[in-house]
Amino acid sequence: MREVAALAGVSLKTVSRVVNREPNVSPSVRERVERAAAKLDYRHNLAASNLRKAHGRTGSLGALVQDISNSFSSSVLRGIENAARDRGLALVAASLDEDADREMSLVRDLVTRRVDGLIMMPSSDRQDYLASELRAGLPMVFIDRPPTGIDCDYVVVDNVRGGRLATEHLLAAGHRRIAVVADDEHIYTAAGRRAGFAEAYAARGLSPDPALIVSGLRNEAAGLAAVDALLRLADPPTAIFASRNTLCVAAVRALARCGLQRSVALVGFDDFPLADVIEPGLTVIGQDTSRIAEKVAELLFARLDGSTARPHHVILPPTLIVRGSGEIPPPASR
Amino acid sequence: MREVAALAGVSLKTVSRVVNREPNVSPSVRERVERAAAKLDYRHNLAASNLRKAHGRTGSLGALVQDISNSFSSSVLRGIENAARDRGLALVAASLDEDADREMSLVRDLVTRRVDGLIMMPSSDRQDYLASELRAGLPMVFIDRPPTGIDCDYVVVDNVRGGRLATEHLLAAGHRRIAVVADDEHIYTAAGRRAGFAEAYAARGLSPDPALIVSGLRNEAAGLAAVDALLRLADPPTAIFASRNTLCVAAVRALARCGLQRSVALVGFDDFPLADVIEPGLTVIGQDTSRIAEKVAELLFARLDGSTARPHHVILPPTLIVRGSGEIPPPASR
DNA sequence: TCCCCGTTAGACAACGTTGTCGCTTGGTGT
DNA sequence: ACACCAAGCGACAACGTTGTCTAACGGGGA
Repeated sequence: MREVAALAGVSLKTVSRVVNREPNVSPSVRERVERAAAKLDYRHNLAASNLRKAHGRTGSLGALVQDISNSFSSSVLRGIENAARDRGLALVAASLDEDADREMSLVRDLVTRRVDGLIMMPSSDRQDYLASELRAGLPMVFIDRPPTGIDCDYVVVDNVRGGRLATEHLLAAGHRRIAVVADDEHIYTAAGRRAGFAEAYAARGLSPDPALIVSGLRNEAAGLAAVDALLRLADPPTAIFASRNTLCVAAVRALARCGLQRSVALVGFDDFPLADVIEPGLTVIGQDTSRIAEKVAELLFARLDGSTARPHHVILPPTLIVRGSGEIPPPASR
Repeated sequence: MREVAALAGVSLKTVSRVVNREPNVSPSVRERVERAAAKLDYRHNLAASNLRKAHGRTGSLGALVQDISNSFSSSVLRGIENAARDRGLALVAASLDEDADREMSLVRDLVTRRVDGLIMMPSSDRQDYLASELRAGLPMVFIDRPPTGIDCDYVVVDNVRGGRLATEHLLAAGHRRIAVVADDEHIYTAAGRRAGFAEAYAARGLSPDPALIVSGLRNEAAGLAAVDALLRLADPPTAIFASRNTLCVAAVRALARCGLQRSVALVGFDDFPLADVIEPGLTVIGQDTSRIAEKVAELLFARLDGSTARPHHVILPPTLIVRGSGEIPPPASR
């Protein structure tokens, strides 16, 4: 900037005025400065600019999702990107992979980078460590799982209701031996979906067979093994509720491997691309990712605009998407 | 920092020393400073720090992909994230959506933010506008499509070979009426794949029916309509080569809608999750996204470390992944 | 006792900007 | 001819840090 000023024969401040399109610069000076800037390949430095003026605002948002390459994460991320773009905010994105340490170190890094707001699908059990940032006024919205240990905005889906919806759907079709394949029970979403499953049984005065409930499945491979084992039981399940997208894929694979994809009913949680083209089409409990992203952006932007209202807790309803796999009847009624 | 210094009864510089773990600070002073920092919720400001010391380095990378929510984009992005994390670099990510204006404005923004390096799947026809950044030493690696108008590092897949591979596979099975559904011909990848298609025909001394070649398909809906129309021809294709992942999905949907998924062969370009579980399994030309990301990171990091070697052009071989849909024979030979 | 030296800490300027204020210029009204 | 005013531009300090240089201190050797 100093060099541009020298070349244009003006002061630093005048270059700044031109760069920021401030008024009170004569057209001739403006043009001289612009020519000098072009000749010298001058590029405005946003970091320095923000340091001086925006009282520390950087025009960037931190977004911590479970896994950028997972379709749920990346859909939500994309929705947030769209909203952020309308506001001229850049997105610093990273994956957490259910790793609490990674969450803490990434948050620390983002805070140090002075992101204007934080969006996170948490991995850790408690987020007390964020209390000071919250007090300091860092806008913060949680997705998919509510915070524990602090109170801040969040947007989640009604997992209990989703689990109940899935289970009721299968019970209504006559299934009585419904298996559940789920992630670690200490994960909020997994616990909720499982609770919904139990509720649905209870509502009919029935009780599920505990032997058919498998949790602690951290990845697709574990899910595959679990479903395989279930299908080999002496009295195997007639239906499966897969409580997360990768586990649902695992179930699809396991069923196909045994040639049972048309005999055992399957309902998944989380919709994903191609769920409608596999055969039979996958019946799932869908989460509206674009609505989630929209809500998250709405809450975050309100905070950015200075809202100090008490935290909003948005709980979106999941929907049952019927496509075929969930409508396979139990053998007895065939 | 000033407040921390005051509370600890030391100078600014000493706080800086403690924060940066510099030597020559007595344990007692160190502890006093740390306590003061904790009490005041002090957070180091990376932007200011970098402004002063790193000669402008921000410890961040810009990554512009076609669409964060697309499986190809997000897989590559995830690979780059992993590599960036090992180096302590943050990733600023955004989607281009085949929009040249958006590309230019996002690049401008990233430059202004002083990212240390730029990774991009370009949308524009020419990237001359980046010449000055390149001269200025901004490390830059292109993915998926090589740059035009400038010469810099890039990592692409051999699209011609991929197109030929797909087509040869179908020709070898006896198909002679192979349709192509493709994106705009001016897109590098689309053109290459189409050229590979033509090459395969030529190698056998055959020539394709131009009526079966449809390009300019920008999205899934367009692909769906195109495949529908192809199937309704008086003399319809016996096989389809879908030259991009969303078009392949479109083809799958269109075929399923007509109940032809087991009669018309299909080979896609780009692998994606679930391609193996649909029926019949999708035969595709696969790109190794993690290898792409690895290579990109390798090239970019070499530049970050000061390499001024002339640009590397990495062309990775695609592979044919046989799963069933591409092995459906033409009606005549059945 | 004195001097030297290593350790520890502070003063000051600088990184690339912009907010504030003040100065010069030239035109307007009387 | 004079006061007055707005437009146009520059000097200076500040944003939150850190590199450089220097000063104070205390301990050990002669």
